[in-house]
Amino acid sequence: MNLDDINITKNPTIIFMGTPDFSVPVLEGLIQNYKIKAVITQPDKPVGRKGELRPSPVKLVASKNNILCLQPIKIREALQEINELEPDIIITCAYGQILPPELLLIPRLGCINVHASLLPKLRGGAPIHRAIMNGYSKTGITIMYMAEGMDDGDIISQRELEITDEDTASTLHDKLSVMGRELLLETLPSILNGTNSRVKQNEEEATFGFNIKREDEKIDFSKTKREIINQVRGLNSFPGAYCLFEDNILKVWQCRRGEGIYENALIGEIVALYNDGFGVKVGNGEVILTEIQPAGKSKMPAINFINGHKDIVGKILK
RNA sequence: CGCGGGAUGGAGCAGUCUGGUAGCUCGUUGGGCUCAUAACCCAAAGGCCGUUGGUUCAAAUCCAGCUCCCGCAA
Repeated sequence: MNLDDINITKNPTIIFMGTPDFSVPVLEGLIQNYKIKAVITQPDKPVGRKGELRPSPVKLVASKNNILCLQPIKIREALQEINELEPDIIITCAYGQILPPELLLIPRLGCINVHASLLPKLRGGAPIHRAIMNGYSKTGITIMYMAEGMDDGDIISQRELEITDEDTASTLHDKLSVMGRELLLETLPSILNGTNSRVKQNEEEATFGFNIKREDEKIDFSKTKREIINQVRGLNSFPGAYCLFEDNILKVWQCRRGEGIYENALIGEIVALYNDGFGVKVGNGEVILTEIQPAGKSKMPAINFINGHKDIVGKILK
């Protein structure tokens, strides 16, 4: 793709909607190749213990590039303003609000979305985390038209990405974010000149990857090694999986499979020490926790925790 | 003023209630043992106990203020 091709399709009026870090590479890719009329992102929100207002990552990029930035609390409040901008196309990527039907009708070329899964798999707000937590061996990026339902619009293009055993939600996030940018930039010209493909989703194959809830972060040690390991890496580096150690939260950031059986041990019992962590009895054997974080403390290698806590063998994690 | 935990050699912790020699498990350095080692043995270095002030003959420890880190909640 080069600049000549882009000019052939005129200079479209583009509005970008997105919020978190995932959206940033996509937006930056667009900025480098197109003129962005406006950016819409979620309002600044209080963050952390001090409740300081913090702008979204997308807003920071918009500011840096002197692009008009709207932050309606409810997207409906901005409908008229969006209409007056007369967008040819609206491109969304992890915006964080459902778009009302009226908005979908505004742009001449429609609203398209960059979604971090191979739709119709993993519709919803946490497709990256869920892909790993569900134990998938691959996921990907889908460029699609937005419809009224949750991520159920027609598919324009897709690209697969293999999930390795070393991947965490964090590494997968970064890979998919870049892939989203690439696939969008490759697909966009065909959308702008009307030559793109458009395939309906197979509803029967649809699955969902809903936002992570607190209960999704709690480790159930009666599950299998693989399930627990997938949960831990699927929630790393945010928000993290946790369990309870002596009634206090103990976050588990990294773990690996153990070979022990420990038939007589209780579920969640700390059964052994290793030179990189400690083994915990789980449903079908042993998982070795290697990086943890006690409540009130920073992340630490499990071996450090062991140094300061003698006699943990035999204690129960819940 | 949302709730709570924490700050002690490089790391993780104990000691604080009941003021009075700075301790544990590691790591580091040197030496030993060993075919060898992440194992074992011996030895050493390394701390004004977050900061400021107060009480006291004496403060890591009691009192007050401040700074920073973190878990939860939003």
